[in-house]
Amino acid sequence: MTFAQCVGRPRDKSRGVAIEKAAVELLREVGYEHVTIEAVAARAQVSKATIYRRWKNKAALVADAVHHYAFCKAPATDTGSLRGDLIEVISEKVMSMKSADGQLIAGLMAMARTDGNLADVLNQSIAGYATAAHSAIFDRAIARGEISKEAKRDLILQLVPSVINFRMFMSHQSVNRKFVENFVDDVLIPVLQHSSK
Amino acid sequence: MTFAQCVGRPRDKSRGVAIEKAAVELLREVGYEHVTIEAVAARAQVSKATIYRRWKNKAALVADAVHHYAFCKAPATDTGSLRGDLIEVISEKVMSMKSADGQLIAGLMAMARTDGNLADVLNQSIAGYATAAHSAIFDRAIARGEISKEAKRDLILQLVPSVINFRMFMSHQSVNRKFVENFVDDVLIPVLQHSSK
Amino acid sequence: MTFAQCVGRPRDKSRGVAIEKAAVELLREVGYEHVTIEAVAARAQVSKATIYRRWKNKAALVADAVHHYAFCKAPATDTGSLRGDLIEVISEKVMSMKSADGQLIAGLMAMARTDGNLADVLNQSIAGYATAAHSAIFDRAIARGEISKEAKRDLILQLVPSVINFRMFMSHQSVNRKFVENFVDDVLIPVLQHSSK
Amino acid sequence: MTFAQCVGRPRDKSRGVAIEKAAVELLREVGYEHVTIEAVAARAQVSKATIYRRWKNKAALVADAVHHYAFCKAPATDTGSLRGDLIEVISEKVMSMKSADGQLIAGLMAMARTDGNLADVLNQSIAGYATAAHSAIFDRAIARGEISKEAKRDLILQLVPSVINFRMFMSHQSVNRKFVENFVDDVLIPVLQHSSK
DNA sequence: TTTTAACCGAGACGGTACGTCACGTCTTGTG
DNA sequence: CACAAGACGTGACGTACCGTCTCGGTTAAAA
Repeated sequence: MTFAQCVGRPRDKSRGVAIEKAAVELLREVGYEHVTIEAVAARAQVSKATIYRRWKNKAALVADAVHHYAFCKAPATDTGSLRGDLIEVISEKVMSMKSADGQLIAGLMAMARTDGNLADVLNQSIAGYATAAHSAIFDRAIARGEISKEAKRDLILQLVPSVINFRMFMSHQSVNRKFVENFVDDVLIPVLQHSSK
Repeated sequence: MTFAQCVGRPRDKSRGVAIEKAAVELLREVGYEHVTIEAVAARAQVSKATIYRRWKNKAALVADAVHHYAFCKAPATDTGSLRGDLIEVISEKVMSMKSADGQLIAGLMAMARTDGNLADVLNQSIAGYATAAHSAIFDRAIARGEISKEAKRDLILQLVPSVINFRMFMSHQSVNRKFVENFVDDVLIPVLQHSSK
Repeated sequence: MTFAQCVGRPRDKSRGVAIEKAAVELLREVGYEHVTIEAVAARAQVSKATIYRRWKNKAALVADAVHHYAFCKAPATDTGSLRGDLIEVISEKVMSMKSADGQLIAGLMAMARTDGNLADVLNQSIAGYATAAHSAIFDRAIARGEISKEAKRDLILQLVPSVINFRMFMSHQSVNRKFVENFVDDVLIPVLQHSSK
Repeated sequence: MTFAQCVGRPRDKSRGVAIEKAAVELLREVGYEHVTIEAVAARAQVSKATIYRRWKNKAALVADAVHHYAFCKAPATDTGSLRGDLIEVISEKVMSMKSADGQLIAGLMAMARTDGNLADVLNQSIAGYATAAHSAIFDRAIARGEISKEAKRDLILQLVPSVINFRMFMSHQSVNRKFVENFVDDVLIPVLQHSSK
């Protein structure tokens, strides 16, 4: 990631921030493939040398930039049932991926395959978000007696992004309300109930 | 895909084959991003013009090249149980993805995000393979009475590549025997049984 | 110099000419050190790649450009005496070096030290010019009986540029009419007469 | 040359020496064009700022560095004749220029064209050396009666470096014993004798 | 048999972006 | 203040591919 540095003039923190900001903006606007170091430099009002002094190449820059880009979302509201809550939170996530950030996210996904670092960063980010978003849902479901404490929550945290991601970016099939409902009814609920026994 | 052509000297079929062969080889060796048309031309002993006469760009070429690259595998042998068969067929697939073709596949995955055409081709290829590979397994399971005819087979055909793909290429977590067994026990079997009622 | 080329699309001669023309113009305007390949490309309306396809680097380009840049000057008029003719032709040359081309020539001189190729080219150019310019003068001097046929002409052809060059560009002493006259009287004439015996 | 400085901590003299030493070494090793301030700083174990505090730029530094680099050579031994002495002293000079210092000297020559200051320094240095080297020779020649007191010594002091320099660095012709002998016989001796009358 | 239109190789061409280098200036902390 | 270290904006470098465009020569179907 960012290179080491000990003595001498310290790096201007603001440059790094400006660079990453510019990188994320461009990522959103034109997609990873069309992000240019020169464009990043121009937008951040920074010289190319300053970028290359800190990052080995474009991939490394974007990886870091994304790391500081938070995928924060508010947790879903209570719909009264596990089924409803799951449908709600998944639909919401799908919506956000279809939104303006779609291009950004698709670009990052593409990159993640090549760049292990970015993949890790991205994964942690996604996992963190998912855990937070689903945590309250499962707690409520346990309180309601829909599932037991033994239910394998983390299994769901893996299934959801896997399927959404594959369907959206790989098989390019539509991810509509109907699909989400079927996915919850036919996969998530059975899996949770099975591990609740 | 390949462009039209009317009168005059017909195209030399062998060129197209050589080009696609070279493209696939390079894809395997250096990954999609580092495949260059110039390298393909050089390896196929063909001029760049000949390539551009047939394909619009790199993506189109690779998409076609991959189309002719078969992901054929022999169906799994009978282990005596649905669980065993599933574990067997999934493990086998994981193995092949970890092998020399891993780089190739990763490249294609990356590409699929950008190139809708390739995504379709790839998806059909995967789906076709999966259907063929799992078909016999499900038939045997029904014969044994492990699942009913109503069991949602296609659900499994979506879950398997989704999870394998995400875990291998996105979250970069290991996909070992233990994981496959848990996946079958905690997800696939429950889903199949749930839809068998 | 220019690289070889056999089959394939032939190089567009006009490009080479335009490039060399632009190079010489810039050489004149800003001096060798400030000539930029990018500027040459822009002025010649040519891509950088086209320049680098033909020349290894800036030095090689300028060397060639200069080669095709003729230092042609009309021979001096007859003043009636060897002394007068020599003073005339040398003064004229000095004038031209002090003129707008001074920057160009100084730049080339500087370059010649580093670039053997350019030095040769430059030297031939200078020698050729000098030979042509002095030839008629010596013939007339022989006709007048001022020197014999045995007089070592080529000695003079070496002395003149050596001294002019050194004085102008190395010791930065003024090269005025008085100096030229003294040089002719105290060096050139004695040398010619000595070898005329 | 070196910038002014009034109050505060006095400059560390040793730095300046180390810098000039490093500059001269590099000049010798890689030639003027490839000397970089950064390399000088590194070799002198000094920061770039320290160099720029003392010199305006590379040219100024090298000019100063060279100033402190003495071109001292012992005067030639007595061969018994003006001709022999001249050949001897010129040959010796040529030898030294062909030696390891050739690169250094060529670099300086190149620089002199651009940098008037250096040219002056260099010229004085050369002139001083030449005067010293030739002084004894002329005195002996006068004592022998080969030339008169009126002989224009300074003319020779100009001719020698002019011709040597031009031939070595401009026309890249060999400067061997034969050439030196011819130069002395056909130019220097005639010029001296002519002015001795 | 002769056209004739497209094929084919080689590679030039105008571009765009790359990652590197050195410049000369500026900004730290330490003595 | 001097000094070492090194970040910074600038600007040119030479390289790599892109996708397009000539060339000269070939090849098979249509005239």
